[in-house]
Amino acid sequence: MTDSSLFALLNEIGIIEQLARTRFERGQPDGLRLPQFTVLNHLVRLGDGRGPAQLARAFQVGKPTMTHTLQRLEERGFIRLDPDPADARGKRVMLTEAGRARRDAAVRWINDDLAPVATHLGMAPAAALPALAALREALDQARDSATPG
Amino acid sequence: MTDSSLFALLNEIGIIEQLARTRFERGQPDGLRLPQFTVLNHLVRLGDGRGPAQLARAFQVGKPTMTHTLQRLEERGFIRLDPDPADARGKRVMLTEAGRARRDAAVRWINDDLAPVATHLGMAPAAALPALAALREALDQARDSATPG
DNA sequence: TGCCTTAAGTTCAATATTGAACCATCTATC
DNA sequence: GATAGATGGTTCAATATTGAACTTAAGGCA
Repeated sequence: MTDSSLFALLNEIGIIEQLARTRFERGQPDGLRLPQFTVLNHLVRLGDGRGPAQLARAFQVGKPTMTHTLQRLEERGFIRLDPDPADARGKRVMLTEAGRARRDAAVRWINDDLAPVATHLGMAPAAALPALAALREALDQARDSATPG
Repeated sequence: MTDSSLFALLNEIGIIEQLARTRFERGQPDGLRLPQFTVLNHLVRLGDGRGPAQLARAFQVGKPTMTHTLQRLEERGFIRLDPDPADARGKRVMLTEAGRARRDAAVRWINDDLAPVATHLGMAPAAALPALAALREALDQARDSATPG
């Protein structure tokens, strides 16, 4: 066996991610980057009030990277960083109205941009969604147990 | 409608890509990065002899980025950069035996590492593969036509 | 209380990626 | 042939990401 189908799948995923990322970033008029949008989207969908460290873990990203991304979002007025009343070390990432609006606009842009592709592909993406969700969950579970190189 | 299923799919893809990338890079004993592996894999699968600019286009990456990645691969002895006899400006990226061996080892590592996940998921990934290939192709076709922000 | 370990967040140095600018060479058209 | 425009590849400055180290504060336990 040369390639497992899982390897082939990850291959496709890597290419698609790269295509989608550059497409998204080139399309934003204000230079909103994909990590920034991803954080906004996360806050809208899962709620705000969590701290940077928790977000960093959720996105599998270093704490300094999250600090940086949050600074950019705060500069743009899309989030507030409130002190955590329960923990003097901690901060709470709060979505602002502008942040919610910017996220919604980005989602609209994505849907508009993808509309031709979506009609061309039909229901195939919806059919593939459960498999990918299962894969994502499995990889997420397996985070700690990696094969030694 | 808030999220199209295509948007949801890209969401999953982004998370999976991030998980798979860090998992791969943490697992390599010699610090081989994912872009370096991806280029090696490309050379094995599609053949060598192409130039850096062509590779940069294939990976949707800037020419300087490809120059950098190829420099790393050449330092490691995994590729050679020969002059293009047909074009004095050009170079030809040639895979070495060490490069092929390193790629094969990485593929083996991936398959080993993914084996538990693969058995857990069963045939679902294979079933999702055609849909992703179609999506990849559609995005690739649509590269030039982006929605204005 | 006092001490030790752990977690939150930032700073810092090193590396990666990008867009713009640049030189050398090829190609098309006159 | 000559010249204008396009292409291959690199250098450079700016920004992003990372791991290590550091500061501050919680939490556990004697």
